[in-house]
Amino acid sequence: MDVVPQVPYVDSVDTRYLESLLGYNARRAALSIIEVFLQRMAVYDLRPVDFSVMSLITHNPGITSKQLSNSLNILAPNLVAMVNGLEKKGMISRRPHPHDGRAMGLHLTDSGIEIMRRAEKTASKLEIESTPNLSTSERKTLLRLLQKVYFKP
Amino acid sequence: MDVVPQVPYVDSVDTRYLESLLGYNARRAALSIIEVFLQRMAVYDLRPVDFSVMSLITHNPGITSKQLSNSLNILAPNLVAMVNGLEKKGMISRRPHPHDGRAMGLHLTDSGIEIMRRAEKTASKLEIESTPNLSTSERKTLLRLLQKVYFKP
DNA sequence: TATTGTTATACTCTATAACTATA
DNA sequence: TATAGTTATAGAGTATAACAATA
Repeated sequence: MDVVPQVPYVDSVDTRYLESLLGYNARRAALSIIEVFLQRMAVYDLRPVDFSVMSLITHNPGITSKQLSNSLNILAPNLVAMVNGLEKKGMISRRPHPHDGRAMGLHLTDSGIEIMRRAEKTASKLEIESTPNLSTSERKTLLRLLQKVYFKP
Repeated sequence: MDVVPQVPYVDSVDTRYLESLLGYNARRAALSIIEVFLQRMAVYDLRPVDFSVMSLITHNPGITSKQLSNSLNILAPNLVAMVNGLEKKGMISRRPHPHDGRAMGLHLTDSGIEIMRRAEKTASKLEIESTPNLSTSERKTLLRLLQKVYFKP
């Protein structure tokens, strides 16, 4: 007969239940990719959130803080210091919005354009480096399924 | 000929580039699932991290803080308040580790067992509720691919 | 009256250094 | 000498309320 010890202890941790949960795995996977992102983007002095903001300005010249706030799920007050920082580093400039006197349009400077040209190249290479265990087809499937999770109808 | 405005502005934001990046999508998907998790687990007064800790204690009676720290990637100092809180709420108890005088083994109380029985049932139902756009087979594929991303060899 | 951008502020999360007691 | 648990503390990240200027 098996003997149950009076006070049990653990030799090797059983994580199988947590590993059956999507939320747990999604968070672990996201952190794992972001870890590589942080390392590779450090040369540009860009955190993931800075890269997201800069990338949206790159592909949407004249975008406003309000539009960034909506697109990236970042609260407006938390964007202020971020945008100020990017402006102070000479990567973006603010110009009055042509049709709305309350808003400011955000634009890349020449320096910002050059940095983002290289940073987006790094980000694309990073796709493979951060998921070396995935095949090209698995990577494509994963992207599609992740979008199905958070895209709201 | 097309006319480029002197100061461009944005009507609808183009997010296609960001949506081509795994890290961006993984983070958005994780946050989307965790949002549902927060709502459903509020009745048990458990945050995601509390649930993870409680679940590991459930399936590993006598687990130590050090083992929790390693398994969940939580730094030891940040576990102290967490474990104290769970003990104060009467969900877990600490007992001396049978083979290591420095360590304390963590165990569920009767109340903790009952709460986790219900909480894990809620967590399992939540799999489907938080990803209504996925089929059963897609959910299974997503889980497998997420694990392939963060499982280190 | 509603919205954009802003200030001030608070709360949570994460990280580091240093101590104690045991191994 | 190294490790488990702890304290204190600092820095990010995220959240709310309230205001000025403009719509």
